[in-house]
Amino acid sequence: MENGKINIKLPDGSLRAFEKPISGEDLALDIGPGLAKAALALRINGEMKDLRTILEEDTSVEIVTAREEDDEVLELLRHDAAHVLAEAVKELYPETQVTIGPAIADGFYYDFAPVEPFTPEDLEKIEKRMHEIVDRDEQILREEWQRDKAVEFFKNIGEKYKAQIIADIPADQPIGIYRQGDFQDLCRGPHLPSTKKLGHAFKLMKLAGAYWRGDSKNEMLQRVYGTAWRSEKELKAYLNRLEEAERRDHRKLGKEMDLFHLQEEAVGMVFWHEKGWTLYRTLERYLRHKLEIADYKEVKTPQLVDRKLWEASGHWEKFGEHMYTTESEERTFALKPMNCPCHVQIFNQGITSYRDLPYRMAEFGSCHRYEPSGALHGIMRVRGFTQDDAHIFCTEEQIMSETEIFCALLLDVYKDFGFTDVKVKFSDRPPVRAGEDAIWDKAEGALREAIEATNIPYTMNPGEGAFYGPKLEFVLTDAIGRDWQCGTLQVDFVLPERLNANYIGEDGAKHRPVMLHRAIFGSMERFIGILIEEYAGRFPLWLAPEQVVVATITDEADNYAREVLSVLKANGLRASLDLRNEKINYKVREHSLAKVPAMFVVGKREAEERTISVRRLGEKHQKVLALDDAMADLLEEAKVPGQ
RNA sequence: GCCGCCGUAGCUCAGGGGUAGAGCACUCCCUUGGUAAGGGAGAGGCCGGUGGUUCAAAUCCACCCGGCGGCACCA
Repeated sequence: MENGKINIKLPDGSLRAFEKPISGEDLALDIGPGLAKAALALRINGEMKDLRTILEEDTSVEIVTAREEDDEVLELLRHDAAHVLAEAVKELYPETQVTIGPAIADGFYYDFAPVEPFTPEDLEKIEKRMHEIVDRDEQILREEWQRDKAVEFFKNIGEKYKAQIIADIPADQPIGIYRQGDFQDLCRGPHLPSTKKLGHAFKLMKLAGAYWRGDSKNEMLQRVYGTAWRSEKELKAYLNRLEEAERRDHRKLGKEMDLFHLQEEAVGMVFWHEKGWTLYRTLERYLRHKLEIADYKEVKTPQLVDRKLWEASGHWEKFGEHMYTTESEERTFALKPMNCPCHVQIFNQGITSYRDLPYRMAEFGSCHRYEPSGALHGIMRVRGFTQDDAHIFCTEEQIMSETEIFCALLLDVYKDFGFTDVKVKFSDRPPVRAGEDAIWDKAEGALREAIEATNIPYTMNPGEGAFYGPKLEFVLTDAIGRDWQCGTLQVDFVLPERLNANYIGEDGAKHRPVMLHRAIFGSMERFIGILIEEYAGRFPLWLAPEQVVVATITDEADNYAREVLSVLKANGLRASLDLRNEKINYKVREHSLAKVPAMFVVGKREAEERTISVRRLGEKHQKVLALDDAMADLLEEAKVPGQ
């Protein structure tokens, strides 16, 4: 390397030499004025940096522009949007304290401690000011401060929260401070070179409360959510996506399709209507069949159980506040919030030999939990629900193979509903837990080894395990992008100990079984909610509560229609008759809106020829088929997966 | 549970101190029409609940209940 020279390698492989040092800005300018104008940041050896970064050594550099599809660019824009938001708030409401403002999926937020809470009208004002700040084209400059100086500075300008955040950083670490206009914020960066580069493809979305440092013991801050994109077009597409998601909302569709309802007199409990219950039973029947094949034994346990059992299991101590109780015969009973202690009771009644293990005990267990009011959400998070629960009693040696068998079963089931990219999270020991650390080491080790053996990709979810053991969570996403834990597998060495479960081993001695708690749907209610949103109410034929409507064009076809209906029913299809004195247009519209997958339209012609005009949901045209053929097609399609 | 917003007919929503409104659905009548709304008439309300202010409250205020969006929680 020559003295005073620096070689920069560009993504196309070309090398450029400069007098050193050179800033990224000048590098971009040297390549071309167009690029310099579009430049947002640098990627030095693959790492995102400020555009103004001074290059001192030979390296490879990429100029990052908004044209890039990479998510990193979006993160950069969104992070800047958060800073512009904070600047706008400080200008409009100088007494407001700022805290943190990260980029998140689809947007960003910033948490403020305002003197007066913001109103929706304030949000409009703030957004308007943000656009002005962008137009001002303020330079965004990075400085490095010494920590104590930074703490002092933010204390002096009345930013207590900021000072606290900085005070928690080690003293010897330099503090990155970004300055734009009169606003400065602690930040690791990188950031855009100026506010103008943010562009105008952003929008403030909603106000919400959020606890300082995510702890409900702390004061509540006010969070402003926004979204930001590379272009107006992307922003519009996102807003359209949200509207589309709203149309899929299971609460809306549940009402429209007459599946279920919720009401004040039974908060968090579902009133299943005939159609919703038909769907429910279809799912239950499907899963029961799968479980039978997988050698599960189905049981049923009591709803009301003496608190003594919950005390013994440890649930009373941890969740007593969230259990519904009732008094009778001078005893306190709890509506069961889960099934495991009851299953151990059955185990203890006589499953005594190692020859019985693994023993897979299943129950569609109706459970009640007094969930915090703010947690309730449609039928996804309720107070009365049914788990497709099972407990596998096994030996330590069997954990691995049982985990593999279960994961295969779960993925097989999920595949039948089109869920192929399931998020898997590994949640390890929580801060408050039952059982010795040695047991946790064993349980976590066994589960980790088992999940590794399945080759299913997973992410760590530290500290989020159940109080009695680590768990795998199988997470599905609803229409709005919210994650819901559905399937789960939990390794438990604690409960068998507490409830004194034993079996006699090959050696003739007493041993403690391990319990694997597992569910595939998680809760019937939640899974149905997810399915409604996944299919936008247009269920595949095998799931649709109403599979076929036979609709007449004229009452001259009534008798034939009745005959068709009886054939459909005789073949086990869920069908109904529409003989109303309405035009066929009207009937087609109504049953289409009700999302009935198939309509058998019959008029005079069909009655004479013994045919069916088949109209499928979502299709403009219909097919005229012989009754037998129409029936055969439908029966083929209505087959339950795996049966 | 916490912060903010909301609650009017079965549903979707307008109104906003002085006799409660629309569309759809519902009931009845006419219409027998060939693939996404044929026409007419009728019925339907403790304006979430309780208290207060007022000559007068669906409307303003307070509290409660419920819903929505987040946060916290999720055995």
